[in-house]
Amino acid sequence: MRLFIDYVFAIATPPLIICNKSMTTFVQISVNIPAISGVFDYQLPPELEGKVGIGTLVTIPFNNQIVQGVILRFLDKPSVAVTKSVVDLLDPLPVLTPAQIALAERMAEQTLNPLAAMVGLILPSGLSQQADTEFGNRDWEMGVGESPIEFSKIQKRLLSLLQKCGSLRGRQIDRHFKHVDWRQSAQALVRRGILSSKSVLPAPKVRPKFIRTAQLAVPPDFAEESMSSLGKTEATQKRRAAALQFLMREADAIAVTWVYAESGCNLADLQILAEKDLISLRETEIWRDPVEKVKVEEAESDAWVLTPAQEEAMREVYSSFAESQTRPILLHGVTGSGKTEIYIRAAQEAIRRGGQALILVPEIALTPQTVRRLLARFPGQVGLIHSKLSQGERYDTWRRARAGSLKVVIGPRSALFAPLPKVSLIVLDEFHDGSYHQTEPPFYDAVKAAQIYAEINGAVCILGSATPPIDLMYQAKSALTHSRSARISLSRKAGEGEQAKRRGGEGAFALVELPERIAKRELPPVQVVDMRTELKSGNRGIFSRALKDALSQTLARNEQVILFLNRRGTATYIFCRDCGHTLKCPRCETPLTLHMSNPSPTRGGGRGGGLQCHRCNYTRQMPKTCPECKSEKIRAYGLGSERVEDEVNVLFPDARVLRWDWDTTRTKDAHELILNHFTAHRADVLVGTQMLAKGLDLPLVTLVGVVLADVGLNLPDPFAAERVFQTLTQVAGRAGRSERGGRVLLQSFEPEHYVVQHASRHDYANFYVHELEYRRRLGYPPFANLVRLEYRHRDPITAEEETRIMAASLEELLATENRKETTIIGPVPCFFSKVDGIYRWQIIMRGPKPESLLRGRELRGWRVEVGPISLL
DNA sequence: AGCACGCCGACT
DNA sequence: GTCGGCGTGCTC
Repeated sequence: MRLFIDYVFAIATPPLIICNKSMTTFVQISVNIPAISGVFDYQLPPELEGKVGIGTLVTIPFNNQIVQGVILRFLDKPSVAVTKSVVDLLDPLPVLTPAQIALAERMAEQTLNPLAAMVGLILPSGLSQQADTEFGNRDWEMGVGESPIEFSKIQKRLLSLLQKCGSLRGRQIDRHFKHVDWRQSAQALVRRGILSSKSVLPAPKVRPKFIRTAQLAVPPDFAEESMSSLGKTEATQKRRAAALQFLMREADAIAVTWVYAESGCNLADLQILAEKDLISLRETEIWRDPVEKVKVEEAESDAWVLTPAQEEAMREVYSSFAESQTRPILLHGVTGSGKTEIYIRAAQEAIRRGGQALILVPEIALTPQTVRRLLARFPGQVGLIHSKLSQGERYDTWRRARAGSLKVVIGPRSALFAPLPKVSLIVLDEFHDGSYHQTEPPFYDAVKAAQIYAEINGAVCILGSATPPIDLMYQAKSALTHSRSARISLSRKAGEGEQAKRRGGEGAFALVELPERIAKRELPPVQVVDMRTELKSGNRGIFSRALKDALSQTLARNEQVILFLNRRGTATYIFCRDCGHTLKCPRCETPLTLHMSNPSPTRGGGRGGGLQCHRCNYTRQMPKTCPECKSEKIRAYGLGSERVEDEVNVLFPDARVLRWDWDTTRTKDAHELILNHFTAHRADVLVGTQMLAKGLDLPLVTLVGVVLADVGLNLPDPFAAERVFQTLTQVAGRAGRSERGGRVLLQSFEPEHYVVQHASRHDYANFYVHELEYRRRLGYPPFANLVRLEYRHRDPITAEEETRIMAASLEELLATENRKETTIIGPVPCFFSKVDGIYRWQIIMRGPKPESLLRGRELRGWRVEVGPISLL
């Protein structure tokens, strides 16, 4: 019956056909629901005609809900016969620039993410809101217990929650139901008429901030005349006179809170004065500016003398500005070679040309010196973005960028999306850093995105690092060897050149080297300590005798020490304490990992001590003796920074030790606190992990000890060696940054390993050669491109099965398309195969263009990462 | 993401 | 014979 009525209704009211003779305007909209791929066409109601443009944020009906959307373009003709109408405008100004829309589109294409997800990345949080469902109790009379109908556990919890709190939005209920799928239970209750549900769209959380100001509105002598007749009682007269006198002394509009504080008056008094037209009260918009809180040091002189290498770099930068379409500049400069000065001068040039500069840094580098230097050189023109900003500060920084009142924006990878009207320069400092990759969906790489964005804007792009990623260096070097012919072909056959560029700019880099430190400072000498001989001579501690000696000498001289440990989660690997041999998979050269309980249900789990290859699923038992030297001292190894801290405390009870890692920096401002503490020399030893390797300038540090250089080297990941080399090189660069000089001790169980060897000589060039050869041999980037597909499921069998099905279907597709160059690696359990009770399986696709196989394919439930930086 | 439609197993 | 599981597909 119900169905029949609906049917009749549908017939009786046919869809409204919009006749187009009144020139209805149609727009293409990206719907602000991250999972939605594709775009949708709407019509513009007459009242919004002329008020909306490209990039404006609107509300639209979508299905049976109201959601946000961004207008991408105007259309002559919608792609569907029936269009719904835009509801409202949320911000009179565009929230996306045309360049940002182009960026979102190209990123969506490149990363295989939905366009809406990319737009969601660019929209400022706070302004961007997703639709939600609000649930309410329909039947207040009936208690949960006395209900005649059976309820499930979840439903009972849900009902009592709603009874207690009234109506709640889905997002709020989520907080009460951690890891519980309550939505289906709620839906069932809605169907039974027990709960009500309606779709709601929260209003933007952020608003411009206004403060009330007061200003004298008459000449001071006139105010003086009126002074006597301001109030009836003596007290009011006195307050109002004081307020007026204060305002007579101040020429500009003053925040009323100041007037209150100075005169003891209140808003009512000021309103009386305003009524008498003696003063004017106004609402003034203010910017919440995080930069105000940063203490800026004395501005350095612009007249720094550049080294010849820096001069050469600047010549490349200037000539890039002169060209209309430029190649990104790969700035390879050792630590302390003065890269920041290049960034600053490039930014000055960008500003001189009427544009703005985006300067991206790894998050951690936002605390100290680099930022202060930039703030000092561009006073009042810098916008700062970091994770500790309040939503209001973030929003205001975003709006100042949009208004063009900021010339330089500094921040982490997300700062790339600051809506600057004319981006002329994009700098990525330490661009090898992993923080430029977003490692959760939507996956994207800010290094890649920056290149695309620079191309869109015709901006100069500088990628700076002491340890550039192998694949980009390879592209830059091949561009160097082919640059002559490339330029000729570019000018002769512009069409083809353009196509080559579009494909991702292969080889299109300008390489600039800064091989020496400024001020003639040498890179610190690095001593490699063989920990195997330490063990043989009976030292089972974590510090070698050499490091202990160096520590006590340095502490005796009242200088500072950094102890670094590249500890990564479950960084266990199997190696022999006698010969240093590491157990590796016979099929793919990746190190084996110890698993107490094997997560794979198809393998014989249970008997503890199984070794597994996370690449090909090869398994074997833990051997009793070393296969290489038959020693019995073959062990799994793991070590944490807490141990290091304890050990220092035991050995040097008088030394003041600080630990800096993710555990000790949970709280707000912890980074800054610990750093300030250390730079003020209120601690002698700083023990820390990765973050020590990021661009810090600690002049009093004369000794850097790497407790175990091998950690992370033996992870089952083709990028492991590169990551360790980068980290070791960066850490070594922390020593000897002042006239006091410095030294580095590198403890290792594999001192002959090429990573340890090259890092100990600060030898990027030979590491590059070696690593490139390794990549060539095993077919990893830059000689192939990768896509990582991950499937997660609570049930281990489902996770495995789903992954097998996908792998099989991809194999089949490869066979039918006869793509012999592309291979599928897996399915295998991920390195972290079970996290939070969820099982993870993955497939790696490897080939010239593996992502093309997935384009347009339904990937529901899959986490797809194009160009992963780690296969763990 | 929601939500509807649609096709197979456990109940009145 | 129906209720309800969640697989598949659509939203301008």
